[in-house]
Amino acid sequence: MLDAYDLKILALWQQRGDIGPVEMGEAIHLSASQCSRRMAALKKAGHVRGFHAVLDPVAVGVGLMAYVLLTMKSHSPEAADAFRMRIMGLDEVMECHKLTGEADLILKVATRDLTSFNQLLSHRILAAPEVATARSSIILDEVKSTTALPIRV
Amino acid sequence: MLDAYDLKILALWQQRGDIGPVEMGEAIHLSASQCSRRMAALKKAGHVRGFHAVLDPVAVGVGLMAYVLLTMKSHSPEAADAFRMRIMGLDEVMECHKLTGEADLILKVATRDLTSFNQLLSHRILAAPEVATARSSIILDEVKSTTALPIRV
DNA sequence: CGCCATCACGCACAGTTCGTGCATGCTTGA
DNA sequence: TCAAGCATGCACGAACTGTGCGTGATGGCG
Repeated sequence: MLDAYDLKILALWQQRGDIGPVEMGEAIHLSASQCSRRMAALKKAGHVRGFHAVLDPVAVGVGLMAYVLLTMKSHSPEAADAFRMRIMGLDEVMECHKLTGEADLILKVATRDLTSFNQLLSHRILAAPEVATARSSIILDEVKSTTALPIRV
Repeated sequence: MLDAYDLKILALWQQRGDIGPVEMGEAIHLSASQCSRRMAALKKAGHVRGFHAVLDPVAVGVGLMAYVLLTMKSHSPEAADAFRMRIMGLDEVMECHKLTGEADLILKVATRDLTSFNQLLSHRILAAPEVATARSSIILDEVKSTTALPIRV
């Protein structure tokens, strides 16, 4: 069971994934050695999936991001697995979630430009035998973007 | 201009935001001191927006995530700014993007359960004077989820 | 009520990492 | 051909990290 210190560590780690036990200790008023133990335990318990650098898209040549809503031809587990494998092999697809409602899946994709977005959509996504329809929306502006889950501490 | 070493660092940092110069040097075949310099330079240049721990939602009491598509009553900059401020103050809203197409905005939200999702939707989002309509889809399954942008190295 | 066991804590310390000064080699331009 | 600039690795000092150990608090049991 996570106590108040654990939640504080996790909350701060979501914002600052790069701090170590010394700085964490200063922030939550615990010694560095105790923070080191708790941080290791939280990792070991699987409460942290991973630590990631979040980049400026422009820096790595990403000029367009979009959402793509898909409906699928079949809802069989085999078709789902086949599509999942396909998606896992496409670096341009950052996220893929199965949804309730009209669309079956929602993808979040990142490409260099409209040309490569069109190529991804036409030759990889719509070309997949599992896909019935695709409806895409280009991201015009990022109002908010965080990986931080709400934590009550 | 980013060279091959820089791109390798960024690519690995997206996967492993927690490694230091020693480990990075082993991975990309450069000395730890040179990696330290390059990593610091990449941060200073703003190519890295931040480092974040990505948590297991269950660990912090998040049991439901959903997308919410919004249409807005007005498209004035004032209304946009007002809504942006509102969204910034809601920890449950992880992402908010302005889109082309039928919907004006797409939100990605995280809540404890359906009850608190309903409360967020009814009392915070739909209650905002800027919002015309909202259409939500619960996430049933996460097929893929990464913050890593595609990088050609 | 007292005792014992367990757990969380901070201190001390050894090992490792990190960041920087310096020397060297390579490349480019004049 | 020479000089300047840049990238590199080595050496080293400072800081960090992780672990052993002792201590105190808490809870349960007799």
